[in-house]
Amino acid sequence: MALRHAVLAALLDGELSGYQLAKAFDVGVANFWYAQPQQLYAELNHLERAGLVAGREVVQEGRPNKRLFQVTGAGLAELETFAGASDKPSFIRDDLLVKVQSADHVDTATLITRLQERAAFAQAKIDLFGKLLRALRGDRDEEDFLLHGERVGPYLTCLRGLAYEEGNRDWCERTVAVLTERRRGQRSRR
Amino acid sequence: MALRHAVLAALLDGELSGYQLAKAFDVGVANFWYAQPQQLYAELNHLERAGLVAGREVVQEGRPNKRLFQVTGAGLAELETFAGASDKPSFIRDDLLVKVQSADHVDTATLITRLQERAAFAQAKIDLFGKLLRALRGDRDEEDFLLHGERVGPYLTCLRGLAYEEGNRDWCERTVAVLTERRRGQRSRR
DNA sequence: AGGCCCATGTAATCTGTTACATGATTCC
DNA sequence: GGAATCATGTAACAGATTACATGGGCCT
Repeated sequence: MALRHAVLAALLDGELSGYQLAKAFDVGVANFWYAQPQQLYAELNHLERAGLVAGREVVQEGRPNKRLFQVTGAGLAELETFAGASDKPSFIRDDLLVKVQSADHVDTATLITRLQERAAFAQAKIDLFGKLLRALRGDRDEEDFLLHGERVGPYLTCLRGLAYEEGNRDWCERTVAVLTERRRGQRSRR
Repeated sequence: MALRHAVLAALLDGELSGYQLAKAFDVGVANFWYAQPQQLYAELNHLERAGLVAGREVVQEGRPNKRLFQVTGAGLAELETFAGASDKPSFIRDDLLVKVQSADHVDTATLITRLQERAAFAQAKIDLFGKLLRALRGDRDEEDFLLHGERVGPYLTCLRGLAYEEGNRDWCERTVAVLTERRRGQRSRR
């Protein structure tokens, strides 16, 4: 039931349409939650019926009309309650780690390819998050922004996303190095 | 459909019962996947029917009988195929990050409590993973074990789990420091 | 006496994914 | 002419969580 709260948290920065939310969940917001457009459209209608967000139709020319949503007072109260509840620990569920777990029983050449793909993906996100952080803090430096900026929530979650992807990249590179070295060892021993 | 592969990967280290698997998925294995006992019992039966694992009943005295499962040749082949497929990127879905995202609209005192709880949880896992890694590598040092040990898959995934929890702990502590400092600033300005 | 460990499941429900559907506008 | 963007959904299916069920042994 945390998707509803993720949507509310994402709408704190201003009105968004379902479409815009979906875009946000693909970049910045993906730091703390991930969801597909279909889920978001459904959840927005759900939240509206529950009175936690309010939608208003915006008529557009030359493109489809859209509905912009903002968090209501009840929505804010709901977030407050949510923040008070103890949270379930977040667990890793990652295809790539399953593959590395079986590294000793599976062809390592293909594994190395997967790891390099993931490292490249992680690096792309690192670059993106770096840009996002710079945009959020403007011309201040990080320390100053964290202590005196008005909206630090998104900055703090983006920092976690950045560290997470740096961890991914470093681990992938280390693992590639280990598996490559082991292959060399095996070849020379034959 | 990756739970099946996670179970296969977990069984590579030897025969396990559903109950033992569930324990493993709560500690070490939780580095690469997480699942509840109910899911595991169901998946084991499923895998057995598909011929990817073979179970044998072990009669016990003084406690219920159990069924031990091991990976079959077909199971190994399935893992090999899985390793070859490209994997979907793993996304973060974390209650705590949702809460921090709304930090500017929510009571930060309770948030700080949540962050401290999470930091303590992360530290406990760090300690556990440290022990696990030492047990896996025996009296060798890490570099030596990674290059010449026989089974490095579990070691490598445990390293990722360790780094992940260190990242959690460090970020939680940093975030607590920032939020605490901001509260001090707000008080003195009133 | 109460609670935890071993050991395995079923059933109902909730969440999330995949496939399908529509249709105008803008960019290459 | 074809692809991408804007904009919103429905329907079917797969995966995960929660609640419930059973029962002996061991520890305090």
